[in-house]
Amino acid sequence: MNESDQLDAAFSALAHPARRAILAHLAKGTASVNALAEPFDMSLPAVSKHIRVLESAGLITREKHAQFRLCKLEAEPIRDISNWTDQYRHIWAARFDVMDNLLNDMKESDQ
Amino acid sequence: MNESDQLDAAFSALAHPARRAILAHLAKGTASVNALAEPFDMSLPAVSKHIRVLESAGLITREKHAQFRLCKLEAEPIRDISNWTDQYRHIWAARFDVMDNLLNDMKESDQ
DNA sequence: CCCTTATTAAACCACTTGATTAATTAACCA
DNA sequence: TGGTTAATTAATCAAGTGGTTTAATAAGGG
Repeated sequence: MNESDQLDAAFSALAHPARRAILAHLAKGTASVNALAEPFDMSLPAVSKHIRVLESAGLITREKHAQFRLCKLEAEPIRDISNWTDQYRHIWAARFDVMDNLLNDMKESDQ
Repeated sequence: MNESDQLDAAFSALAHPARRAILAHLAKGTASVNALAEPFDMSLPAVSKHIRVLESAGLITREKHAQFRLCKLEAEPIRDISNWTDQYRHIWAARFDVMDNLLNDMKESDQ
C-alpha cells in the first residue's frame, strides 16, 4: 500500500460520523467493542464492521485481552492527514490576510 | 447540512487520489474542466463527476466564463479538517516526546 | 446559421458500503 | 462441562460509487 492508498483509506475511514465518534471515544483511552458500541443505535455487527474499517486504515490497533478485544487509537494516519492539509494552509491563510487588510482599511477610514 | 455532514462530505471527497490531484492542480490557479481532465487516463464525464463531488463538498466553486466553467479551489473545508485533526495532535505529539526522551537518553549516555 | 469546442446528462454496469438478522467462535466462570 | 458474555462470520439487501459510452446542451467563431 503506497502513500496515496494510505491517505485514501484514512480519509475514507474518517468520512463516517460513527467512526469519528469511535475515535473520539478512544482518545480517552482503550475500550472494548461492546463499550464502543454502547452509545450507538446500531447493531453490534455494524459497529464491528466500522472498527474493522478503522483498523484497516491503521487508525486503531487491537489486542486480545481475555474475552475482550481492546481497541487502541493510533494517531499516525491523522497526522498524515494533518500534514496533507498543510500544503493548502497558505490558501486559507491568504483569506485571513484579505480580512486583515479589509479591517485595516476600515480603521484607516475611521481616522 | 450540519457540521458533521460537512466533515463527512469533505473527508469522502478527499478519499480519492484523482480528486486530491484536481485540488493540487487548482492550488496553482483556476482551471477549466478540460484542463483538469488532461492529466487523467479517464473519460471527461468521469472527471466531470469528480469535480461535481468536490463542488458538493464545498472544496471548489465554479464560474461560467464564456464556454468554459472555471474551477476555483476553496480551502475552508480543508481548514475544517485540519482543525478536526488538532484534537488528536497531543496523541501523536506524545509519540514525539517518547522519541525526544529516547534521543536525550542516547545523548546522555554518550557523555 | 452552421461548426466546433466545452461540458453535462442519461443510461448502464460492476463493485463497494452500510445496515440487518441469525449463526458461529472464543473464552471466562461456576 | 454447561452457561454466559464478547465478538465475528455469513447471508442478504438497498443504496452509493466510479467508471463507461452515447447523446444533449451551450456558447463562441467563422
